[in-house]
Amino acid sequence: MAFSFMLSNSSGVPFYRQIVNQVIYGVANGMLKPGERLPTVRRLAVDLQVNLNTIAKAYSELELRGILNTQQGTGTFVSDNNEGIDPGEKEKEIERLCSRFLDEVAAMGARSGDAIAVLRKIENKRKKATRGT
Amino acid sequence: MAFSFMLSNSSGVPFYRQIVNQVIYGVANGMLKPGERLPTVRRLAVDLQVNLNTIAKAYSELELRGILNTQQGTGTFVSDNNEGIDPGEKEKEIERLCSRFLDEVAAMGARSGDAIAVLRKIENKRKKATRGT
Amino acid sequence: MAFSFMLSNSSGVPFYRQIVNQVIYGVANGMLKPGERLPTVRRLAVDLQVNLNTIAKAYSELELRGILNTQQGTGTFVSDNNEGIDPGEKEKEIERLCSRFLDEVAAMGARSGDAIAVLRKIENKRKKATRGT
Amino acid sequence: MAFSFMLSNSSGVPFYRQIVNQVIYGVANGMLKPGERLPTVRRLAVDLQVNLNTIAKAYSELELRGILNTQQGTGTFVSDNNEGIDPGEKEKEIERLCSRFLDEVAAMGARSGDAIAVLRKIENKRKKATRGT
DNA sequence: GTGGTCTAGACCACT
DNA sequence: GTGGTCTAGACCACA
Repeated sequence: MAFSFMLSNSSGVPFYRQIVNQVIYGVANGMLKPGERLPTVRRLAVDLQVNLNTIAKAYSELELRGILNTQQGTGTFVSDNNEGIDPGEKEKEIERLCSRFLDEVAAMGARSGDAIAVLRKIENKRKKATRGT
Repeated sequence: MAFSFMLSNSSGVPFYRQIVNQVIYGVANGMLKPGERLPTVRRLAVDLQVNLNTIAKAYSELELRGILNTQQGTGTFVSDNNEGIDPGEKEKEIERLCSRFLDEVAAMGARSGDAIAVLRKIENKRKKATRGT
Repeated sequence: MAFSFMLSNSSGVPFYRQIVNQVIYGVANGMLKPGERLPTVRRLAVDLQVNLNTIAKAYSELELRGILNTQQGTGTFVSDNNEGIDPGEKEKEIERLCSRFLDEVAAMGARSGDAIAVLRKIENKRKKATRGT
Repeated sequence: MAFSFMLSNSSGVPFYRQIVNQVIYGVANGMLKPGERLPTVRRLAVDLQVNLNTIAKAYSELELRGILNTQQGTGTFVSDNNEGIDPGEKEKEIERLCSRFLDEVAAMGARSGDAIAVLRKIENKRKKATRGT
C-alpha cells in the first residue's frame, strides 16, 4: 500500500501542518522508508487541491528539521537518519488534543465512555466509506 | 476552592481561546455552577493583564455557544439550561464533536486507535485525581 | 443578480448584526449558494465604510453558527453542510427559534395571536413578490 | 383579572423596555384604565426581581410620553388622555420582528407554515403551564 | 492578499 | 459599574 496524504478542512489544523505531521508520522511508522521519494511539490499540490506554496512550506519545514532531503532537479527524499523526529513531542500534542476533547465532552454533561463509543462508531462508518472509494 | 483563570502566552493558543476553554473545563468539572457569576469583563482584563476586548470576545463566544448568559448592566453568568437539553439533540452534538476530534487526529497524522488509547489513559488519570478530592 | 450588502445606521441594529442577518437571509433565499465565496473582510469593510473588525466579528459569528466556513489565507465561504442536518435536530432548532420569538413578542407587550396574524400577512406579501421574479 | 407584568430574560429585550411596552399595550387594550393606579416602583422592583432604577427608568419614559402621571407622594396613575400611544409605531415594530423571524426560519430551510404550527404548539403548552400557576 | 488576534481608547445602553 | 459596539492601527499565520 502506497503512502497517501489526506487533508481535512474541518479540523482547523493548517494544511501545511497536516502535511508535515503526516510525513513525520509516516516516517516514524515505517510507511515512508529512508531514501524513498516523495511526490513533487507540483504533483502533490494538484492531488490535494491546494496552493503550491502550501506544499513548498511543508516540505521546507521538513527539510529544515532534517526529515526530508531535497536534491535540486531530482526530487525530495526521506532522509537516512531521522533525528528530526521526537516521539515525545508528538505524544504531548496528542495528549493535549485528547485532554481538550474530554473537557468538551464533560462540559456537555456526557460520560467519556459514551463519547469513546461514538468515536468507534464513526471510525467504523468511515472505514466502510473509504473502502468504497 | 475558587475558580481562577491562567493565561500562558507561550502556548500559541490565543488568549481568548484559553479563556473559552477554561470556562468549558470549569463548567464541566462543576467548579463553575449554573447561575454562578463570572468575573466582570473589566476585572478579568486587569487580572489577566489583557485587553478588555479580548475578554469580551471570549465571553461572547461562550454566550453564542449557550454556555454563558449575559445580562447587560448586570453581569455574566453560567447558563442553567445545560441540563434541560433533550437527549437526541445531545447525541448529535456529541457526534459532531467526535467527528471533529477524529479529523484533528487524522490531521496530525496519528491513527484514531492510538488517540483512543490516549483518551483512556487520561480518563484513568483523572479518575484517580478526583478520588483524591 | 449579485448579492449585495446594505447598512442602515439609523435602525439601531448594530452593523455586525445587520451583516449577520443579511447573510442568513441570503443563504435562506438561495442568493448565497453553498460553497460560494463571500467578499473579503477588507473589501467589504471598504464597501460598507466600516471598520475591518466589524466585518470580522460578523463573519466569525456566522462561522460559529456553522453558516460560513473560513479558511485562513484563502477566504470565507458559505457552508455546504446546511443541507445534511438531520430532521430531528432541525425540529429542535426551530422550536428554540419559535420559543425565543414568542418571548420577544411577549416582551413587546403584544399577544402571540396578533403576531401570528402579522406573520401570515408578511408571508402572503412575500409570496406575491416572489411570483413576480 | 388584574394587570400583571412578565419579564423574559431570554428575549434580549431590555427589562425597562419590556415594562414600557407592556404598559402601553395594557392601556391600548383597556386592561389599564385611565386613572388606574400602578404598583409603586419599589413594589414592582421586588415583584419582578429587578433593580429599582430599571423600573424608575420605565416609569419615567412613560411619564415623558404622557401615558403615565406621577403625583409625588401619592403614586403613579394612568393618564386620562392617551395621546402618547401611536398604534402604527408598534405595528411596525412587530412587523420587523416577524420579518426577521421568517428570515431565520427560511435560513434553516424550513417552511414558514411549519414554523407557525410550532408556534401554536408552544403557545398551547405555555397556556397550560400558566394555568397551573 | 487572506483571515486571526490583540491593543488602546471611545462612546453607548442597561441596571 | 456592567456589558456592547465600533474605530484605528499593529502584527502574525496561512495560502
